[in-house]
Amino acid sequence: MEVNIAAETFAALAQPSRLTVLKELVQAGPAGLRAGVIAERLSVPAPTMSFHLKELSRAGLVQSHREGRSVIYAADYGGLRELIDFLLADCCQGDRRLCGPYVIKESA
Amino acid sequence: MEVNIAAETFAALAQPSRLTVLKELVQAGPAGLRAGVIAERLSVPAPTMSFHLKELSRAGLVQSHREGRSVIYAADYGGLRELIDFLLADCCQGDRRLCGPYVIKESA
DNA sequence: TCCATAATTCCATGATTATCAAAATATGGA
DNA sequence: TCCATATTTTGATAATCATGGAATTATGGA
Repeated sequence: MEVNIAAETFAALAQPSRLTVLKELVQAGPAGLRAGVIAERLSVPAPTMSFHLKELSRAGLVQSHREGRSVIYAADYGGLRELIDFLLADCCQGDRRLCGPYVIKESA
Repeated sequence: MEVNIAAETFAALAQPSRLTVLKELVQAGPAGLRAGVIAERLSVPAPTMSFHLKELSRAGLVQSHREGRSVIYAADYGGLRELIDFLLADCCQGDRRLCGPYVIKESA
């Protein structure tokens, strides 16, 4: 992952509401959550939450699709994986102090 | 790691120069690099780099100490580890799609 | 003490981000 | 078509962040 892209992705996580949303969406699993439910859960006005969801979407951390009158948001596991890979591979270049407890399995 | 703290830490990584510095410091290892060398390597004016190094320091991602006329910056492996732990543990709640290839070893 | 080097702080400027009311858009039913 | 619901876009405002020249602080040597 290129540095500028990684920085943009980190920017998407640099806001408490967005970080909380991502956590909830990972917990919710592939079924995701409706936009309205997300805004209500975090007690954030709909337009504000819409702005944050758009940011997460731009960063490739969540995906969305319409279902009737609702829009369903779900975590984008691929995007999350790429970011974790960046931190582990690019930032921790085999240094045991940093990577020690983690092992990358041969076969995913 | 609490969400607000995590968001602040991600904010420190949400800037290309800072992300690049962190990479170089991890590569440089515990010996670290002099502030002047860092600024020169990235072709960034000293005051600007000083600002970025302060941000990384506030976030607990780098440490510094004076050595004669120079100030040496080095990666803070503990801070980096905490952030990776947050992503793996807090965000990936045992979901195999996300955590599959990574294993947390019993004994660190 | 005086000077050169190394780094930071100060400060002004421009750019980006976060917030949310009001308006607009999209969908499904009556 | 008309209405209610669900969400997004618009637009204005305030707050935060990034940049770098000039001034300041810290250190070591002459």
